[in-house]
Amino acid sequence: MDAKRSSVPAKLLHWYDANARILPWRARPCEAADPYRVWLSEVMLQQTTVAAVTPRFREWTARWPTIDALAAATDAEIMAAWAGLGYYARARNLVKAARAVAHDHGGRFPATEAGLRALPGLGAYTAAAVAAIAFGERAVVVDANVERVVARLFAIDTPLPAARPAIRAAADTITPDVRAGDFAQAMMDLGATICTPRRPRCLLCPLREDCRAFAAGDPERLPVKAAKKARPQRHGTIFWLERPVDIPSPTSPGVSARARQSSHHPGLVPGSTVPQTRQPEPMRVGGCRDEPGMTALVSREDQAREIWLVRRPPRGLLGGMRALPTGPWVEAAPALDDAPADTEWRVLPETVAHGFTHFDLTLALAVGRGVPHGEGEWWPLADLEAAGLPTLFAKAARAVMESDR
DNA sequence: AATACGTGGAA
DNA sequence: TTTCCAAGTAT
Repeated sequence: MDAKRSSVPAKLLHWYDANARILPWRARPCEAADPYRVWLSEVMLQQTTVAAVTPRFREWTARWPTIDALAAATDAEIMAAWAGLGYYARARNLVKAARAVAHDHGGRFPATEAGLRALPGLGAYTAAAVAAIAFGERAVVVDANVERVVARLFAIDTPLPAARPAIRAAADTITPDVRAGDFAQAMMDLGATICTPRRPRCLLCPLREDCRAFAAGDPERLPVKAAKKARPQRHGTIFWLERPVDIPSPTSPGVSARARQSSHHPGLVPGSTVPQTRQPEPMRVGGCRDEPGMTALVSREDQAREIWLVRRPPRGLLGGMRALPTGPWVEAAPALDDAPADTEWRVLPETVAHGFTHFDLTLALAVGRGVPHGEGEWWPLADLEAAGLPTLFAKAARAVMESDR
């Protein structure tokens, strides 16, 4: 190891001492880190930006300040509190890990990388990060920031993900025995603020002289990534089922499509393939119009309204989350398959588009009143915010309420 | 090894 | 508008 390279951690830690970001989950200098907060922040930050996590972390720790408090919460509370953050397996694993720590480890997190790695939701990165940041263990912490910094520093131009072993080995060579947590966070701060994916600020970089990609003149080229696949388009139907209570209802008859399970319909593209009567006049209700938020769309007349919510299956897409009922999400045009009630469905002219990681979804909105079959719960429309719907369904709810006025 | 798994902000 | 990407994990 030449002298230049061995000085990388010292230079980086020196830079970090002057430039560390102030973040709510970070301990102050010379203050012990709280493993619960470190773990929670690391899980929230998986594939999620600091900007998105910051307010959610504050709310979460105000509500559940300790691992024991979190372990005592119900699944429904925790899943709802995670709503909007995405990658809901994180919340499902969070519950399991919290209860494992509370019940099997006496309320203390395992203090080693290997012990942490055994908890649900802690993979190679998170276990190393918590071990280093919360417990000071020397661990090789490699996230996307570190991958980028190291790929540039060592000019590793093998495409990801094949480059991972080489990157990890290189990261190992610069990881110090002391201040392991600071070093990990310094690498991530450097990646987030200086060694950025595009237009890296090399002139501000404390490692500029050590960086082979900078020397070669094109740091932005690294790391090389494999090409991405196109995302297929899928279609589906969201069912907005209201309880048949005594409130003024639209007089128009709506679309005479009767839903049956496993039946086949020609498709529901509004205004085209479904035999429709004239588009029904939207029901008009009061309420202020200057606020786009969901709550503002709920008028006094809406106070009595309730909609039917279900819970998604415990695994898979949006697994375990409260949701609006939907039919299957398929390549074909939407239909009324799997409707939650046998009633007349009025298909709105609006659709909801939503992009997932691996496919794009366009959803038709079917509105009806009736008696549901299957599991679910009636939820007061005025309190829909508290249901903790994933963004897709929050969008759909907003679209229905805006269409209805 | 490759794929499933969310979302919102920046360029 | 579209594309890229963010403190990844599980299978």
